Amino acid sequence: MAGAPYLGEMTVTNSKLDKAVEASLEAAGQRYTRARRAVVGTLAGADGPLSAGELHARMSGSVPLSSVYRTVGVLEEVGILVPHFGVKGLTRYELAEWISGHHHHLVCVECGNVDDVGIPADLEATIREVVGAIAARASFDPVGHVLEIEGRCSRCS
Amino acid sequence: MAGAPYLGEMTVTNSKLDKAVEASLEAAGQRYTRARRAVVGTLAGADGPLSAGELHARMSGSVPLSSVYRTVGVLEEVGILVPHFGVKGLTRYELAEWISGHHHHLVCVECGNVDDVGIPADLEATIREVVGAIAARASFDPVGHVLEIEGRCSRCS
DNA sequence: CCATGAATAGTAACAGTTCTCATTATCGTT
DNA sequence: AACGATAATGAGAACTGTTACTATTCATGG
Repeated sequence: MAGAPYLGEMTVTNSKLDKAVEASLEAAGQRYTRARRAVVGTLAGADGPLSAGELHARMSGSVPLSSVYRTVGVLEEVGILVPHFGVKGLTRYELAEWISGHHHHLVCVECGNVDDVGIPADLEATIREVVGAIAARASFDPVGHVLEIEGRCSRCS
Repeated sequence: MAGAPYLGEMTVTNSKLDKAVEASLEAAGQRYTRARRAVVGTLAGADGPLSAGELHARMSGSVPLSSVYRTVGVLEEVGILVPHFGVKGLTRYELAEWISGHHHHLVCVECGNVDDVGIPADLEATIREVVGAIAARASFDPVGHVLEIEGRCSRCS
């Protein structure tokens, strides 16, 4: 779980990840199969969102591409994965925040890579306040927020 | 310009929009043609980012789809448009912030619509502080930020 | 008004994603 | 443990948003 650094707010530990996922799938009448375990495990070991193609590659082709697509689809429906739409129409997935912990993204404008970053509770509280204030003005009922920081990563600057 | 409500920070007024765009194109040795005027005008009148297909439709097919793609491409290169990557691999474009003013997005999780929202300077300053603090911890050199508020819009709640 | 080069329109090619369906694996029952 | 019912998989075809190509049209400078 390289997910979010700086956190004490990790919601589900790695050893319990399987249990949590299995429970979610079971609640939806779905099975926790080999392909699904592989996808979840790969995402748990990643340090940012991955696309279907990237997942396929990281699993060295052990799960066919079409199955990866189907798998991320059901995992998303069940609430285990969350899609993240990136450059050039690439859809990347990552573990939902109730599993991986709430975090934000550092998007490198040079190399396009996306890294997760967890932030301290006080900064997070500030963001939540701002989001609430904005939403209230727009008669918008907020359920979440995404903060992406664009810039140059340490490798590119 | 339905772009960003609540702002006093509008950078370029509607009447001067053409001048600004023309100058940018000229500086890059590009012409401000009919198709390009149509795309800029349509985006200026929109209340959120539009995809190539949506632009094509809003201009009632007066500009062929392939031309829309080419046009948004050059307008992006010249710095007039900014891409916004959304659901299902759709790339939507909107006027760059130096033209439309800095703003954020209200993303409706029900209908998928994206609306622009401008925010007061004090809230914006708060966000910038938070972004700076996060980036500093991650040795990341920030050049911008995107805050998306997810929730239910007034029509869907 | 003509010549030169840019911009366009239409079509073909592409890549990521979704769909289809025959095959295989899984679970509950006997 | 074997069976039957049902879900999940694998391989490829099909679909959709996007890009590339090329002949034609348009705009600008001489």
